[in-house]
Amino acid sequence: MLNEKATIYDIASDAGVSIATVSRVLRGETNVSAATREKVQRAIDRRNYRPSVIARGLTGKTTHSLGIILPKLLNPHYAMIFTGAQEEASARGFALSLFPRSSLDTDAYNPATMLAERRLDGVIVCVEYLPADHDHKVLAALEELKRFMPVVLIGCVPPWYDFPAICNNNAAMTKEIVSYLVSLGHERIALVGGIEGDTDPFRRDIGYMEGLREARLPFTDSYRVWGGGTPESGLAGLNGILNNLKPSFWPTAVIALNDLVAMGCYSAAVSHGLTLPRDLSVIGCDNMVAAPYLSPPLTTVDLHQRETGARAVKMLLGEESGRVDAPWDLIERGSCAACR
Amino acid sequence: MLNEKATIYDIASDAGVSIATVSRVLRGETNVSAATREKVQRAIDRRNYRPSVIARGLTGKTTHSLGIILPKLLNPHYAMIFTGAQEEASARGFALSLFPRSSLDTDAYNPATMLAERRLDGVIVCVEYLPADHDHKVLAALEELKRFMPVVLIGCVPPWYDFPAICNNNAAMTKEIVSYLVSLGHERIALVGGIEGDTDPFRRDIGYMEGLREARLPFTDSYRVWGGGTPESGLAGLNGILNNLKPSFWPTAVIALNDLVAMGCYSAAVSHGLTLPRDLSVIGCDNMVAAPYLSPPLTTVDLHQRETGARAVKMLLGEESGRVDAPWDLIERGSCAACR
DNA sequence: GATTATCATGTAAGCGGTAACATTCATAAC
DNA sequence: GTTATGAATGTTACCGCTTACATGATAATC
Repeated sequence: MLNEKATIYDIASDAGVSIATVSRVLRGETNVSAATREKVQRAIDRRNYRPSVIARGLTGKTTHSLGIILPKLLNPHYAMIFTGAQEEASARGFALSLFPRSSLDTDAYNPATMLAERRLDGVIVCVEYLPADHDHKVLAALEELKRFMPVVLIGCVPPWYDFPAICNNNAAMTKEIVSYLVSLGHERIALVGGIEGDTDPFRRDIGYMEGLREARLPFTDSYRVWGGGTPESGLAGLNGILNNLKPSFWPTAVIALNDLVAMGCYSAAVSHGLTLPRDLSVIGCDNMVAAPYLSPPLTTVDLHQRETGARAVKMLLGEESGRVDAPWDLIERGSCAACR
Repeated sequence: MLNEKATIYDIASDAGVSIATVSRVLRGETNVSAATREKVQRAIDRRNYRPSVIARGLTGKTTHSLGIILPKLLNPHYAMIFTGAQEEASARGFALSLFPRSSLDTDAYNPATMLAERRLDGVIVCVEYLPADHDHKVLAALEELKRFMPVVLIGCVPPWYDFPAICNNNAAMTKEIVSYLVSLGHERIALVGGIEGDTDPFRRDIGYMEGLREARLPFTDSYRVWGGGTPESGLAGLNGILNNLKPSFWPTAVIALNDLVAMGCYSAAVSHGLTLPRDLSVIGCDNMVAAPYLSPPLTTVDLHQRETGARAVKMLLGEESGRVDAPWDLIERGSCAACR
C-alpha cells in the first residue's frame, strides 16, 4: 500500500537481486531458493507492485486481451453472450474489450484496424441473422481479421464459412418449435422476423417450412413476415398479418424471432382484442431475464448464451476447436396453449 | 493486404528511411517532406502495417485503453451506460474493457489487480444502490484504484465520496415521481425496491418521504418494501404488500426501483386480479427498450444512460471534471392513470 | 581431488515503438 | 565567401518486461 507505479527494477534493487530473479518469482518459476523468493515477495508486497501487462505483451506471445464484436448490447441475447465470455476471460486473467460492429466496415477506416493494432489474442464475432452480415464485404473483413488473430464466430453461420464457430441451427430449432405448436393442435402458425435470403441454410424460415411439411400443413405466404430483432419489428409484423386477414384466417400461433419481437407481438395481439394465450399462442427465443414476467409468461427457447460466450473464449484460447452447435431448450411457460 | 505483423523497421527499410521518420508520419508530424511522407505511406499500405498499441503504450503516457466495472450487463440500465461509453471511447481510438464487480473485492486476489497491471488510462465504476457498494471495503478498493488511474463513478454517489462522478439523485427524482402520482390523484403510493441504510442522502426512500410530506400524505410503513433490482424482487415486494393488507387498503400506485422491478409488479398485480392501470398505477425507472411494449406500456423515467456513459469517458479523458448530476425525464405512457 | 552435473542467480539482447538529441544540407544573412 | 538558421532526417537511449545464455557455487561421480 506504499507507492504507485514501481518497476521490476525497483523491486530488484529493494530485494537486492537481479531483475531476472524478480521475473522468476513473478512467473512462479521453481528454481528460486525459498529465501530469495521470500525477499522478493516482501519487496513486491511492500510497494504493492503489479507487473505491467503491457510490457509483458510486448515481449511477444500473448497480450492477454481478447475482443468481442456484437450488434448491440441492448439485446439481451448478446448481453448474455458477453457476460459469459467476460467471466471466462477474466477467470483466466484476460481482459475482454467490446468493439463496435463498425469495426468490420470496409468503408470506414481500414477494416479491423482497431483490433489489429491492439494485437489481441483473439476476437469473438457475433453475426446477426441478417444478410448484411453475410455480404461479401463483411466476410472479407473477417478473412482479413483472421490473418491477424484467431476469430471465433457465434450465430447462424453457414457451413461454408471457414471459421471456428458456435453455430445456432435456427432451422432445426424452428422445426422443433413448429412441431411443438402442432402438438398443441395449432394449424395456422405464423413466423415473425428474420430476413429473406438464400445465403444461409440454417435460417428459421427453412425449418419453419420443413416443420409445416412434416405436419402436412400448407404454407401460407401471409403468415410469414420478415423483420429485425426489435419489439417494433414484432409489433409491425404481427399487425401486418392481422390487418390483412379476416379474423377467421388469423393465425392461432406465432413464432417470434426472439423475445423482444415476441413482446411486440403481445402488443399487436392485445391491440386487436386478442387474449393470450387463449386466442393466440406466442413463442419467443432467447429466454431473457424478463421473459417469465410478461403476462402471460413467455414460452421461449433457452439458448444457453452464457455458456456459449464462455465456450467461445475457450475456443479462442485453443482449448476447443472446430465448429460446434449451440444447444437449445424449449422453456414452456404460459404463452402457448392448446388450440381451441 | 500483403502480410501480417510487420514492424516499424520493416516499413523503414522498405521505404529507405529511418524508423524515426516512419514514426513521424505515423503520428502525423508536419516536418516531413511530402515526397518522404508518400514513400512511407506507400510502404505502410503495401504491407498493411498497423503500429502496435502495445508498444506505444510501453513508451509511457497512455495505453489508449479504459475499463468499466458494473454489476451486471443483463440489467438494461448498465447495458445502456456501457454502450454509450463504448461508442465514445471507440470514437477516440480507445478500447473499453469490462471488468467484473469482483475486481473490487478486497478478499479475492489483490484489489484491482487486473486493472492496475493493465495500466489503464482510467476506469468507470458503476456503483449499485446497495450498501454493499458503500461499505468501507469497496470504498477502500476504490481509493486504492484511484492511486493507479483516474476513476469516475456513476450512480447514486454520496457527496462525501471524493471522486469525480455522474450522480443519480434518486431522492430528487423520486420526489418528483411522487408529486406526479399525487397530481393524478393518488394518495396511497407504494415504493418497491431499494435498500435500507443511512449511508446515502440520495436514496429513493428519502425523496419518497419528502414527496409524501409535501403532499401532506401519511407515511405508511407497509407501503415501503426493500429489495434489489430484479423482476423477482418486484414480484415478491408487491405480493407482500397486497397479501398483508385488506384490498381496501391496497395502494393505488407503486413506484418501482426500475423497469425490471416494475415488470415483477405487473405480475403481482395481475395475479391479484388487478387491472393496470385502472386498479393500480405503476411507474418504473430506466426506460429500457422493452418498456413501451409491456401492457400497459410502462410509464418510466429516462435516465439518458447512453449520454452518461459517453460523458464518463470524457471525464476520464480530462475533458470534463468534477461531480455532475445525471439528467432525468419522466416518460408518460400507459401504466399510470388518474386514481379512481 | 579433479571432473561434471545441477541449481541459483546474473547479464544482456530484444520486443516495437517514442522522443530527445545529433547530423546534414540547402538557403538566408552578413 | 563564410556563417547563422532551420527544415528534414538519422541515431540512440529508453519504456518494463521475458528469455537465452553466461557465471558461480555446490553437490554428485568415479
